[in-house]
Amino acid sequence: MTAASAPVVTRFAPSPTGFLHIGGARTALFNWLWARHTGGKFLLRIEDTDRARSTQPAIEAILDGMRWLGLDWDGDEIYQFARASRHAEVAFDLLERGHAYKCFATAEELAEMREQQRAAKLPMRYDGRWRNRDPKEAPEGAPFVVRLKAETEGETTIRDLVQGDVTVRNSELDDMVLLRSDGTPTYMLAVVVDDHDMGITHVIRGDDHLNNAFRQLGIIRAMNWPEPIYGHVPLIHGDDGQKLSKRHGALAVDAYRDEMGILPEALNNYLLRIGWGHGDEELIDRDRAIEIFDVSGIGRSPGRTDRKKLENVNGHYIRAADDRRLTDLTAPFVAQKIGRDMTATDINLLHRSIEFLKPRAKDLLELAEGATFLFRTRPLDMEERALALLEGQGAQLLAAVTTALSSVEWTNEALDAAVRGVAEEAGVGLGKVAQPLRAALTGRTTSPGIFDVLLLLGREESLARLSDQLATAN
RNA sequence: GGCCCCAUCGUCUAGCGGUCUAGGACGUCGCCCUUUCACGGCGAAAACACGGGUUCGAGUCCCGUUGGGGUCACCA
Repeated sequence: MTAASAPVVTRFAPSPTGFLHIGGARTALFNWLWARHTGGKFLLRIEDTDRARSTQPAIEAILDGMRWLGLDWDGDEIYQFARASRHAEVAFDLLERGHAYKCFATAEELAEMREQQRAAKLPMRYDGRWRNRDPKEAPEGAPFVVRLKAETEGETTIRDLVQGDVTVRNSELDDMVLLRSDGTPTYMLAVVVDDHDMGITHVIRGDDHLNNAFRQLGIIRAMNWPEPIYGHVPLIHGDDGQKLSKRHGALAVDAYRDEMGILPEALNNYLLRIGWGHGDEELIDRDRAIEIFDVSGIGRSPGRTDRKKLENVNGHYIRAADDRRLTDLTAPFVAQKIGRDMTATDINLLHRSIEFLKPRAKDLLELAEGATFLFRTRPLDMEERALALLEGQGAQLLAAVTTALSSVEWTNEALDAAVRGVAEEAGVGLGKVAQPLRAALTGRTTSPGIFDVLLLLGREESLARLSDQLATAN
């Protein structure tokens, strides 16, 4: 059976040397979508063969990020390091069958070789000095690496789902290391063996791996294994046009969640739309994405991150989100802002206010910020601009509206009638009354509709806040 | 530097030879709605990098130039 007709099996294979960043998340998303679209499987493999740089916190951050984004993988995640003996087995098999050889060149020797190549402006490649040499020429017990005896003639073409046909002359490729001198496998060997053993049919990854694909194909062919279908997707670049890296700031997926208040569905939608489009569709939820996603539709030029676009998309998903869920997600942010824990009563109030708050927020932090006035203790800290609204006529109108409100039933209709009545009597527009009222009630110049605020706060608290301001005004 | 990839509004993109006086979205700027801020609605400015071909006809195909990116480890 050829790979093309077999059920699709994709994988995401991050190395736990750092946190899950949005570039990786996007690659994972593409793999996940393709598997779900085709009804295949999506596997997760942790490439932890670099023992020095791999860390447990990084592994947890990756798993956590994947779960948050809802990119569920089939079966248990696979740890590459645990398979080292299998990798070595393949290396020795290659060695036995003459597709690989032992290289006794020392690190210093190779560094010197590269130095000379650089000086002579030659391409820097391993020169094959042990390729045809008898291992017996090496000093007794000398350490060695195992190198692939790569094809030197002809060329290799990759039929890439994203990049199209890409051809490279085999003379451009050198004999890469398969097994290090300490017997551990290199990445090149490990990916190929694992992808094969895991039955991966589609290797969808960043295009920084495109060049590797040619060399990996060398191993695959030497082993006579079926070739996977490749899809090398362009990386996301920062605003400077360069490959994303630490210095580009907020990149870790958990920062989007914890520090920016982004919803996972928003991040997914946003990430999907970088480098991929489907007509004029912009808001594409998970189900729709699974329905219409196609790897071959991914563009070949790198995209850039756009904070404003993300915020816009996030705003859409916040408005669409369930109030209960939003309440739970926002509560911690509110607690942080007001400097105390949220009580059950607070949570309840927050829940009731969400529907009025959410059209005004593009992220959870804004949502929380918009809610803080509900939980501040009296007397309120007043914003300068709010204070300004309480001067002169504002103070008079506030006094009038306070009087009117104190004798009225606390319902939307009655409140509305009372406030409008004050405006009418004073011969001013509703805004003239509503603004000082808002300022006194919230300490701010912006808030949800004034009647909603009155209702949310309740009669007692509202009146108390009003008299606080009347007192200071005098 | 060698090799590879890329090139439509500021950004993400639609466009797969004629329907393009190039469409959508974000952002920007107006206007409307309006008790503030948002939301929503309407409208505007804004792009086919350049030069050659091929063709009756090119944003769409080919070549080159320029620009950008990726990659060249006993890292992944």
